[in-house]
Amino acid sequence: MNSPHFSTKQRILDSAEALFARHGFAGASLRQVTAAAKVNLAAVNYHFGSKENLINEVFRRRLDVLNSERLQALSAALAAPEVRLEDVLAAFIRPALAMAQDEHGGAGFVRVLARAYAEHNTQLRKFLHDNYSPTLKQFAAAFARLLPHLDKQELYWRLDIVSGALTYAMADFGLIKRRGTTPQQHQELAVQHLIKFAAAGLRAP
Amino acid sequence: MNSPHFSTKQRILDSAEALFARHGFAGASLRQVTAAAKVNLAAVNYHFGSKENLINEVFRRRLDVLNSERLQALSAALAAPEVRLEDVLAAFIRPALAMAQDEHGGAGFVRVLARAYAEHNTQLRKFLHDNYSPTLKQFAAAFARLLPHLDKQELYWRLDIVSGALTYAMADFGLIKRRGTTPQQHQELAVQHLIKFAAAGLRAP
DNA sequence: CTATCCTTCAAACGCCCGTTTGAGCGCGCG
DNA sequence: CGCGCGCTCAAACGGGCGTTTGAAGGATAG
Repeated sequence: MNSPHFSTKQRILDSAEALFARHGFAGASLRQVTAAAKVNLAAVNYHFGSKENLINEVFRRRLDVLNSERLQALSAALAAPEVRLEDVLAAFIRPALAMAQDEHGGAGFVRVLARAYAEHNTQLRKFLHDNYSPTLKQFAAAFARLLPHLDKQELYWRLDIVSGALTYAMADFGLIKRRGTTPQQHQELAVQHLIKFAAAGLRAP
Repeated sequence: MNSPHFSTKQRILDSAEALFARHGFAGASLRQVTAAAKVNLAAVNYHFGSKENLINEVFRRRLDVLNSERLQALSAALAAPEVRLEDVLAAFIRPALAMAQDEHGGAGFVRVLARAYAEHNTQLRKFLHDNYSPTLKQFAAAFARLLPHLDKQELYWRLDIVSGALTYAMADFGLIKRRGTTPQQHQELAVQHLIKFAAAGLRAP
């Protein structure tokens, strides 16, 4: 990571993501970030203007990718001859967990995301809402068609629960010990268990 | 809150909990904490020794209460003539959500808890594990008896998912808009939806 | 009343923070 | 060629940080 042939901006973003994940936005200093990125301290303010702006860029870089991967997977699921609930759930869950396990810092980003939720930072929440809401709406519409027995309120409650379990799994908060499994195997197990559990929960009368 | 007839220690704990929730452990300074608590700056180091120790005490104060409430509710559920899955789930879920909505700062504590999870602070995670694990084991045993079709691995995966959804609900991360409902009504709805969803997910083949 | 102990206080300690500055560098365009 | 521009650099700025100090307060026990 941070090998010298990457640009200064990218090295800063990578280091910032990792250090924000480990120590929080306030806990990770620009001096730590620039030292890890092997760039000059002033480079942050030169390229990003401020620490606050750097934080926003750390988010933006990842969220665009996640949204497009999810929507692409959703399209594929909806294009199948028979639309299965499990496939729509997979379109929602798998890209998120894949990013969480991604070798290039994705794991760190997810913790940054969880941390952003934990802070009640209004501006950041609005940013996240603005970026997630359209995607969530498309999924909600697909789920609504597959689960006609649920009214809108009921559906949103259940999708909220699914999001919660997913977020928790992404951040690897869980207590499950992964003995003798690779991270990839662990991720695939998490995907399968989440889909099975969520499908049953969503189908409940 | 922080009315002058409470002790200095208690006022510091209350203010620290609220400010840690809002700004993080690193983001909330002892000067902010002591100003909010209307005590002298040096009182923190006098009563708690260090900021690190103050953080630990913020946790300890709440976790003991939560654990005992959960175990008491579990005992009651297991003492009933017919042990129902939904009742055991309620014993796990309701005390947690009740604390999250508790008027005296509990909401803040839950965000502190979520934040502690987001940080991969090894020492803090160990502390939380040591304090939660015995309770979780008792619940796992109860669930195992009610769900004989699940092997141990499968059960732990599913309880992990339930914990995730519950944590998310506790921190009020959700996107559900609470129009025209009191926090108490919202909490009761969350409890009911979580129980229904989790029961279906746990019973899935 | 005095002595003791617990608590509070203002002030100061050295340290690290985010940001700014202005000089220096090197590449590519006119 | 040489000039300009994008970028990097070391250094410094004021300010907030966690912690320590030693004196002052105030209740209680002898």
